[in-house]
Amino acid sequence: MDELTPRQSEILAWIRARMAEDSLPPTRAELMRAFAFRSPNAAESHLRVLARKGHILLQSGTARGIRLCASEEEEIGLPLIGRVAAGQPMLAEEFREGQLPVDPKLFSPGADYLLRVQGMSMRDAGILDGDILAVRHEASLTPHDGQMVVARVNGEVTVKRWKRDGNQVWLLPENPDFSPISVDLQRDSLTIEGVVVGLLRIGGKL
Amino acid sequence: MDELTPRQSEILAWIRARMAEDSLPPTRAELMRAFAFRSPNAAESHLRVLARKGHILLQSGTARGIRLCASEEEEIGLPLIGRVAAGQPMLAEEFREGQLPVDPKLFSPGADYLLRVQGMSMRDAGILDGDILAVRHEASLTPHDGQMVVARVNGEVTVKRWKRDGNQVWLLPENPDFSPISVDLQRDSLTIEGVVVGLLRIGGKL
DNA sequence: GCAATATCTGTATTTTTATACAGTCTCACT
DNA sequence: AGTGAGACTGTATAAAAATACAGATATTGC
Repeated sequence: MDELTPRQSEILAWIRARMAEDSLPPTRAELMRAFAFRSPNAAESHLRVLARKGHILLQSGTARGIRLCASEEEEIGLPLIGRVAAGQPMLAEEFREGQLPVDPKLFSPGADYLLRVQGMSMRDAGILDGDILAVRHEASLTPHDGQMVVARVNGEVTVKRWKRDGNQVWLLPENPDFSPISVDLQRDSLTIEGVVVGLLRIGGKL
Repeated sequence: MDELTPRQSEILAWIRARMAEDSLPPTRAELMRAFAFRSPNAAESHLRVLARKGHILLQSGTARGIRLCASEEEEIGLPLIGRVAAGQPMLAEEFREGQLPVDPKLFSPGADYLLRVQGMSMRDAGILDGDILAVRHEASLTPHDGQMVVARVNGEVTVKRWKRDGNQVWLLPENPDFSPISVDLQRDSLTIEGVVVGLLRIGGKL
């Protein structure tokens, strides 16, 4: 599975989209029209490269004989992240508890990963120990006040409600037994690992 | 969507199987080979009939331009049931809020439908107003004590924790502001509409 | 009995598609 | 400076596929 050039990725992405949309692989001519090539051979050679690099399979001599390779079709659902060690990146392979067949689009802005909740600090928001949160990771966005976030303070990952006041950020629990975490953006390191967009509870204590 | 003859069903079934297997609709010639027709026109006319009867759609002038009609493609996910009127059957069309793309097997014994929660009677079990429950409907099974059930008492649908003692059944809320419901199996009508196997919270108050 | 429909055979004829061959131009290596 | 890959243009052509036309039987419902 070799690396693709940007152009090749673009073309592969379009083929995927097309196939998802109307469940019929494109012809060379259709690819040509989509990318405004003036020659069907432009499409042909791109397909050849994608096939050589192992991203698609071409059935020779059959109309629309393009199929995505197995490894391209799979990876359905979202990764479920368990206990994350302090300072380690969130999506590192070793924290992955598994992969759940959940449609990312089920959660309205779209979810990027699932996170297993530890502890009862958000109990009064209806989030219990062992629950699974759907999290949207958006590098750019700053959370709004009142939004529930997955934050990392000095290496430690925590789920709390966000409240900001200048350089002062409060990470608020929803359980009177826990105390708010005060973060000074100038003193402490704070990373937003995502915004909570959904909750899932399966098995266990229902 | 007219009725099909046995032969037509056979052919439609084969087309479905083919498409599921290698995600590429068949050509007339392939159909011909599969059924040992000696003329491509046998395939052509069958396709015409299937199209006329509304089971497939033929895109004219395109190779392999066969697609299954929407209703032929599967009903993926589970139905989401909203406010159920007293005495009416649970899965009646008019209470359906929609269909969510949720894998029934995500919830371990398998879910049959989704139910929108109304009210806060199960708040302390982490189930809030507006949450969606995944419910397993098992006609035969009697719930175990402590299991969370969707029950119908004298026509009214409610979600509570189950506790039985002979002919006396208690439907227990998980919120001190609510009172347990006492059901006498000899006096009252009680139907189990299912056992809660999962919880989903999307959008709204997170 | 007769028309309509279902299920085919047999033969053609276009269209679509796949795909070969011959180039051009750019850019990254070495 | 030369080589090779990437990204195409332009032109052909053979194979694959759709589809029209002209029948042949058999069954079924009036």
